[in-house]
Amino acid sequence: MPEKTHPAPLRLATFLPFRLSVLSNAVSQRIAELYDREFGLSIWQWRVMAVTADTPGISATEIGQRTQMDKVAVSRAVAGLIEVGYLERRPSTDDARRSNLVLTPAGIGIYELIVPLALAEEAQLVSALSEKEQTELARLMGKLAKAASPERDLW
Amino acid sequence: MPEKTHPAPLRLATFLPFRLSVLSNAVSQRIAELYDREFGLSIWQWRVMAVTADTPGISATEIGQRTQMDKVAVSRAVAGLIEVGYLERRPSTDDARRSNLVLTPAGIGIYELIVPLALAEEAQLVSALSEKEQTELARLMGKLAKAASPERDLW
DNA sequence: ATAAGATAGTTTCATATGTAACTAATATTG
DNA sequence: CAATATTAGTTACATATGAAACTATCTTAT
Repeated sequence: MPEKTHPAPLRLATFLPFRLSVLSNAVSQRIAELYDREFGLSIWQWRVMAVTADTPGISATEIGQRTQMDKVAVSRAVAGLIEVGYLERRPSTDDARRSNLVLTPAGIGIYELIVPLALAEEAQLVSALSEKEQTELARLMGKLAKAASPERDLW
Repeated sequence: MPEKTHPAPLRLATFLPFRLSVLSNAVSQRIAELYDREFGLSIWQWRVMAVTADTPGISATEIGQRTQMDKVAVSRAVAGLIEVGYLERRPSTDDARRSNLVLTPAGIGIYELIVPLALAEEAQLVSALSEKEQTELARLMGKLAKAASPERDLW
């Protein structure tokens, strides 16, 4: 009598895309709540501030590349940040379509307030891992990123 | 003359929450497209099918716990799956509030079609890593998950 | 046995998000 | 130096999502 055929098993709990998604959401939610509660910022706005602090005068398109946000999301985040006075749009002299974006003094102030909190949050998270494990995790994630999206550099 | 003070640096590209988010999105998007394109299913619907296949007769609440979906998302995914005939709702005899959910034969058929594709997708992704690295990654992610969300078990 | 509270699940409503269409400006081609 | 194609960024529209309110049922405590 032939055995009943077993379909390939797939346990969600061991399926990498699922695990990644759940882990990422858990982490994101923690810090999103921090940004929002303390500063009224969305994750997207925070990302825009971070790259603008890093590269003053950056364009919306470049922000999109660095943050993996699409241009509509960038446009909205930028508009919101200008609205609350953390970001300033300066017309570009050599290309009238783009603007050079810079943090205002208020924006810099908030940014410098957030950075240590964000780093502390990250530190607490990774404190569960040894130095060596942290390095290894970063390396493995890099490999995965390349495998998942070979076309464009994720980081 | 005092040095100019340097604010703590925060490069998005090395900030774990950001990296996790980008990686997870890249991975999810690949498979979401597969489910949708080939079978017209959302990720949420797929997750519901996966746990229902694993545990026939499961309730919506249990699905939520296993998939980390909130009850509204579960409700909608279930409704959609019933609509296309992949899922069946059976009234529970002992508790009239809940239903026992089971895949229909059509649902099982689709499920068994998807599983090997999903596993192949995962396999391709992790093929960038050695066996040892895969195990290590799973272990490190487990630690992170616990650190990020100590209250409830993520997996 | 009954009132108060808890639970399962759905619906409603307000907001977030992505796609496509659009405007304005620059670059390219003949 | 037009005509055409590209690019930067915004707006409009349609869909997705989450929080809160709601219905129905079950549990608990008196």
